[in-house]
Amino acid sequence: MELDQDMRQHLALRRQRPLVLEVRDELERMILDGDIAAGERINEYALAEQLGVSRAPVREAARSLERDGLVTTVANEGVYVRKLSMTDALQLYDLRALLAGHLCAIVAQSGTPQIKTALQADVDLMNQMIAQNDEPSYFEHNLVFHDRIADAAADEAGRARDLYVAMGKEVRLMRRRALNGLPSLTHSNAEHGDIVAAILAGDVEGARKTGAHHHENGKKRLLDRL
Amino acid sequence: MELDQDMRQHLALRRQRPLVLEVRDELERMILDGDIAAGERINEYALAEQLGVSRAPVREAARSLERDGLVTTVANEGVYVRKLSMTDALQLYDLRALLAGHLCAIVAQSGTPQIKTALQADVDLMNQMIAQNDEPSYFEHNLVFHDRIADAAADEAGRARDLYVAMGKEVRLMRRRALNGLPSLTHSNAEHGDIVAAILAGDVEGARKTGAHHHENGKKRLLDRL
DNA sequence: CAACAGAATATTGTTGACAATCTTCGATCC
DNA sequence: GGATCGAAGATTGTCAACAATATTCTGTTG
Repeated sequence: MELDQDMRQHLALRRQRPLVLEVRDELERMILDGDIAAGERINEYALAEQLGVSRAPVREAARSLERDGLVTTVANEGVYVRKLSMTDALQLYDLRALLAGHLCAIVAQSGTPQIKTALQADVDLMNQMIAQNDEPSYFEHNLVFHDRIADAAADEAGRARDLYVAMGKEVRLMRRRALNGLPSLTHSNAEHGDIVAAILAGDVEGARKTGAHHHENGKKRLLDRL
Repeated sequence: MELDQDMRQHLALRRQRPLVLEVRDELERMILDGDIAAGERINEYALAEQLGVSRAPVREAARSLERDGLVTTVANEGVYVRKLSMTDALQLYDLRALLAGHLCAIVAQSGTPQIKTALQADVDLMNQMIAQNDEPSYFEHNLVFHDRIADAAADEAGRARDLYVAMGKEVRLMRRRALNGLPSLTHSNAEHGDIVAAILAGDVEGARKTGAHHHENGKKRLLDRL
């Protein structure tokens, strides 16, 4: 009998996790946390030693991360933590904005009432956080908000969601702390409000537009810093 | 398993290239050509033997292809040629159409005159091919046309171009021959004409719209076949 | 001192072997 | 006959050693 692939994967979760997945997660964390600087070479042997595994899982993990754009490989030389050029970064923001608009449009078209009320609640909550001058909480809940939209669209655009999330990690390679400041937060959450308003109204193209526009702020901040 | 002599020679001549890249290309070809059916499991040992290499490069190649969506891996069980569900396929068409629109918009905004005349020439040439009832040539040049647009946008959206191309391969996993027929070709090339017209006019949003619309035909054909 | 060649070292590329896990298949029991 | 269990085989997971290549060091030469 032939099992469905999804079923196979589900069953696999019970089994012990292969080392390559552990290594992949840890290496990804190291890169995103900046433990290894952008442009720096990753020493297979040293990393394997550090993690207490052999080089084979390390190499496979690197191969996996390569497709996510987190590392680049040079033959006979090694794998490097990817160093985003300015143009790469700007293009990344554009593309991610495009995907975000797509996701917002989908939620506007077929989001459940539960999702919609949750999104409105998110915006309200973030407004409270701004009023209380609680920037860390805002920053954190901002991620929750965007994840909620992405997850809500996952049924109809799973691949787009995955790409959106992966590119969120890629953006972090820039490793430039964006200290927003309160006025910026207010502006940001106003845009969140616009997105939610369009979604609640079922305004597909409006949601696409506001969703994309909101994500272009990162690009603007980057350009301002030039 | 016996290895083809040409294949051995091919691998030997290109030894400066890491084996994983050779294996990756060959495995990708096998999948796209349907040598290995969708949903089928890939036997690491057998494939390694067939290619005259050890299993490590094969495993790395599979890990690489995994991120492209061509294979899926189940722990302790193996890697399978990805089998696209109908919903996956439909979503893929949507997302690829979105990217195509993005690329067309970029060319409309900043394509060089050389590119624009070349695109117009492509459409004219394809019209001739239709008139001559030469469907194979049309099919081939159709790819040239779309590649030209994608490449023209690569400077400003390299990542988007790469994704567009990769998803083109993913779509082929459906492995359903779309026998177009002449009327369909005429219609298809009329849409090409619309895209080029918008690009020549510098109509960014028009190019986005016609570019995306053209790519939704694959989705329509898929739905018609249900 | 700079430039260069070549040895020494470090690192990646590849392999074959062994361990862990899954699948198959037959024996046993009800 | 069908279900269950376990041994045997097949396949993946991991490792350590070796080969190929790149990098660094060092001494020599001009």
